[in-house]
Amino acid sequence: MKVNKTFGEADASTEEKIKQAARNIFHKKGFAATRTRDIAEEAGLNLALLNYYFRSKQKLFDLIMLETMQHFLLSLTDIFNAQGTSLETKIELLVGNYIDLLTEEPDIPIFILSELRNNPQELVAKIRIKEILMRSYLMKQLQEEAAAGRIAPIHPVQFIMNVMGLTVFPFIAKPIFSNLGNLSEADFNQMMAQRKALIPQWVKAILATS
Amino acid sequence: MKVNKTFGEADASTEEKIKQAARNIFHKKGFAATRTRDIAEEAGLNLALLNYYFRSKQKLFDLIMLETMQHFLLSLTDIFNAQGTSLETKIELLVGNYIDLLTEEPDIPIFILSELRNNPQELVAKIRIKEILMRSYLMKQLQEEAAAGRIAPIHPVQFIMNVMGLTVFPFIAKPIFSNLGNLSEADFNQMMAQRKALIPQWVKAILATS
DNA sequence: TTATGATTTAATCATTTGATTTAATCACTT
DNA sequence: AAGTGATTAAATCAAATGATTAAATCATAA
Repeated sequence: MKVNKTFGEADASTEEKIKQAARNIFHKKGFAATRTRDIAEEAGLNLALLNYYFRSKQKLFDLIMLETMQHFLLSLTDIFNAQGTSLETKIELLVGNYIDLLTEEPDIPIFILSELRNNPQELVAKIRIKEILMRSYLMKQLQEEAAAGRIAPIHPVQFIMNVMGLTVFPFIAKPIFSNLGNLSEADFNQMMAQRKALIPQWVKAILATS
Repeated sequence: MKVNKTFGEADASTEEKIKQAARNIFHKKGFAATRTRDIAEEAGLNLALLNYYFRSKQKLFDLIMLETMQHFLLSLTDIFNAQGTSLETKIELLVGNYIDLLTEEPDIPIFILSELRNNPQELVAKIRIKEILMRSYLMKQLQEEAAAGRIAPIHPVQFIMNVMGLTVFPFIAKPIFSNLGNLSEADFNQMMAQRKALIPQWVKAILATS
């Protein structure tokens, strides 16, 4: 009944196998549509063991959700607060990083955002996204560039909406766009790769708008 | 056992009450997380009656989903195919219409897109979105403007990704952005109202990118 | 080998939930 | 008032599903 795993000794991979399976299925189908039996099967092990390790579906889900959100925000933190890079460079890094990440794991955004509607405030608050983003060095740069007249003044939230919308939305609506353009998986990914160069130019053009 | 409703006579509003309740809850929680008992309660009537009218949860859901997608695409069709309006005007109308619609019903995009991952192809094909969008007059205008050198050439799908991303994504990630900017419901809506004017300018700037 | 913890197997519970049934009741028309 | 269809109430089914249990088996270290 005790869950004292002996890390590094007997088996650290069972817990990890469960988590990977849970991540896969939760990401694809969401909490409500996921059955613990499916997770156990995907992990290639027993349903009893899953509950032995994680107590309940909800606890396992909470863990996966937290890790996923942190994973998704990790790249942000460093880029946003780098002091040696220009605004332009930050945008390039940001877009490039996210498109790389989402090409690998395209289900993350829709997973996070669709689960978010259940407990909107709680989860958003937990990851302290406001502190990370709004007080970042990038926000300061945005103000400075506007004050210096090098870009048009823009509300920080409007700016983030634009960058994230241009970058993330294609992955969220991937089945629609794939159908629209008769795109294979490879076609879609190639188009996203092109956006890595295009979006920074577009954002630059947006920021130049008088 | 027969479902012969006498439209316009006895009561056409019961079926409609069920559909409205179903729409509300399905939109908010998705198929898997919605219980038919909740729909019945929200509609203020009996669970038995719900099944009497719509046979099953799945059939009711399919109906709501179809109507929702049509509702969401309805505005598109006319705007995209108008022959008397410029590309610029079409973008203004498109963005304005969608922001108005989504301000009223902000749950629609995440609802459609999160359910879409279950049967991606089937549903997308059913609404014939490819025909509506890709063969529209707007697409033709996009080509012509590019050929005439008045805008930079752009892949039609990239263009739609941009317009939709800028317009729809803020509603999908509404809880995050609201938290980011300490936005009340009214604040958020006001910011979206501002985007009605801003996005067309931004898209114009994007299309001017060399 | 033996002891110990990890894992499996199989059975079982309890609850939820979609769906159905039957009899009663209501609203409205004739 | 009688009749008709719509609606309710309450009970119930059956299946799915999260969770637990107990005994057997496996793997590994001492």
